[in-house]
Amino acid sequence: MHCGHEREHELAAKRAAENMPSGEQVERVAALFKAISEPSRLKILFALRHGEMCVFHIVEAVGGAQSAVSHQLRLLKAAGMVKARRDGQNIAYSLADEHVVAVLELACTHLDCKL
Amino acid sequence: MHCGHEREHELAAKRAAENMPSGEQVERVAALFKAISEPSRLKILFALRHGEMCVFHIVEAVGGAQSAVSHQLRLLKAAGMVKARRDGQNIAYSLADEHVVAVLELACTHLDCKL
DNA sequence: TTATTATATGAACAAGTATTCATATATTGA
DNA sequence: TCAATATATGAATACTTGTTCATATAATAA
Repeated sequence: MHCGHEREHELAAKRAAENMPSGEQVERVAALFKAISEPSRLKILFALRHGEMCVFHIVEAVGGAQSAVSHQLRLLKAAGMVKARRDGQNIAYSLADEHVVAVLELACTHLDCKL
Repeated sequence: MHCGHEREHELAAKRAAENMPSGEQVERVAALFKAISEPSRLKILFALRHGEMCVFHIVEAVGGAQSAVSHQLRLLKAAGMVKARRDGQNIAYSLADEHVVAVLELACTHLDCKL
């Protein structure tokens, strides 16, 4: 017997194994969080809370090289966190939907810090 | 003039720069998401939704080597996602608080998949 | 068309991270 | 105390990822 809580833990383990999301689903969730787990990308999201911006202004708001910001925007877009819209010479980025803000706020609540 | 939406974007950029969280705060949020951005760690969290479990049963629920699971548990604990409680020979892990489940559910909603 | 501006992208390198293996610590039972 | 079991941890390796540099694409202005 591996532990004193044989019954409850084993039951939980059984339920957990049965209800474990598929590998593909787990990876999709992981990819989503990975997209928002890097400081430079997070800064971009924090910035976009204040409204749509083109790359030039994002660079201005978050600092760093244009190339780096562009790469990060590509990843954020691939992860479905931001959407892009061409506007003449510029490309305007904005948050994909309200979930993005919600998850950021939830994280800040968890950390007990105000956004 | 870098873009046709000079006024709005510049205003947004200004507000964004002014309200940008400190580097330390951004890194704390990033660290939190990083903790839950790896499939193996996510599986552990998904498993623990079904109740407290000792390491043995977590290994049973998520698969993989005991050593690997133990390392992941250490990271999850350091990130404040799970808490540990010694119980005799075993150590029982459980989710740190309700925010953990909330953020997982929010992610699944965003991805339009049921948990 | 050519020059200029805005943005994207490929390749290379550096930094970070997950896993494995071997071993250490801690608790319990004999 | 000694053996057995549960869990943790250090080191090494392999893999992933962020940034930079140079360059490419796309739109506009001249």
